[in-house]
Amino acid sequence: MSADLYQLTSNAITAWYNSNARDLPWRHTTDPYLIWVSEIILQQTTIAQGLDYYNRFVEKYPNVQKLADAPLDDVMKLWQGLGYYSRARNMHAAAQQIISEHNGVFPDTYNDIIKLKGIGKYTAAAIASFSYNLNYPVVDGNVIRFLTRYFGIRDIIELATTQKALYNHAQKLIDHQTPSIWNQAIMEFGSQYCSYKKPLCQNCPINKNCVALAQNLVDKLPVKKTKKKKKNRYFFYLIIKDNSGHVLIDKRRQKDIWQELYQFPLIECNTLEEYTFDPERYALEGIAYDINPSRLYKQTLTHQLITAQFFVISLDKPFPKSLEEKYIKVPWGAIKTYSWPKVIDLYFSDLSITLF
DNA sequence: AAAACGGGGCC
DNA sequence: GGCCCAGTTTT
Repeated sequence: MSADLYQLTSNAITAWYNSNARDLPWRHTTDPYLIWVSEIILQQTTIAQGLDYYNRFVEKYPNVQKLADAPLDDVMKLWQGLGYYSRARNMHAAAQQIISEHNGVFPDTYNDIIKLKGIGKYTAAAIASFSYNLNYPVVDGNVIRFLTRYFGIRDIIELATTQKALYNHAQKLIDHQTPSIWNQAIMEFGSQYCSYKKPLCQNCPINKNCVALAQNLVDKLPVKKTKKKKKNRYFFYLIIKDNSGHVLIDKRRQKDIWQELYQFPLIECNTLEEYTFDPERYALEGIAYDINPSRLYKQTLTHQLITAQFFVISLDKPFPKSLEEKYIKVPWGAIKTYSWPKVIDLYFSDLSITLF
């Protein structure tokens, strides 16, 4: 591949971008904080899904200091429903890192930026280029799709050697352009033109140099390694209510899905049939209560298939002391202020339909 | 190098 | 039901 072709290619994409870029809020700023927020939210997330979250986030936390000062619970609540919750935890930690290690000023070099929690190679390059016009190529899903097709790369993209080749191409392309513009242009082009489904090859401004198009490989690239099977998990939630409108909740702290989100006292089983309610375990032996089970709820995660069921257990007296010590006692009316996994929030939606 | 980590949208 | 999406961290 000649240097001329890299230049020709990048010129064509930049020209296309200049008249076809979508108007997105984070394209109106070079504030590294705002760029950072948008990049984290958009990791593994479509713009359609992330846009409202971005607007709410920067409204509530307009700068590093505000985010660093916020209780983590509040940040998690704002993130509720978006998924990959480590992003929120890491952002909160990184904000405090910026306060303590950089006097509250967002770092302005790639090597300092990439040291922040939750920022890897892609996001560091994005912030460094968008905010400071530094010459670091972004290589995200869009760019990988374009590069593998355009240059006809058939190797499995996760391999280190393939990654190196992709970065080499990306670097040669960015070298001919303004990094802050180019990095957005190449991603936008990959997303709008060289899309996963139904790419617009016929109208593509650089289709005569595309290896995949010439060799009829467009729908075969990029090549990814095969994925693992989903694991089944069965969650049985106990919604234990006392005689004064309180309920017991719990925070997920273990290394598992939904860390830092709330839940009800949980019994996890390996099968649906395995579940039994043991009153002794909850010190409810000899206490009057009734149990009201919900329907089954299902939620699909990338590597897991969750089946959940809720049991409302109404007591005719206060909670036993041992339960109050083990869990968090909150008024039922306050549950919406906590952050919940999707499947529990869905259950709340059904309750509202039933009750109101 | 592989596995884990969410949720929504598309076909 | 499988794959994708402005990836990073942990194992």
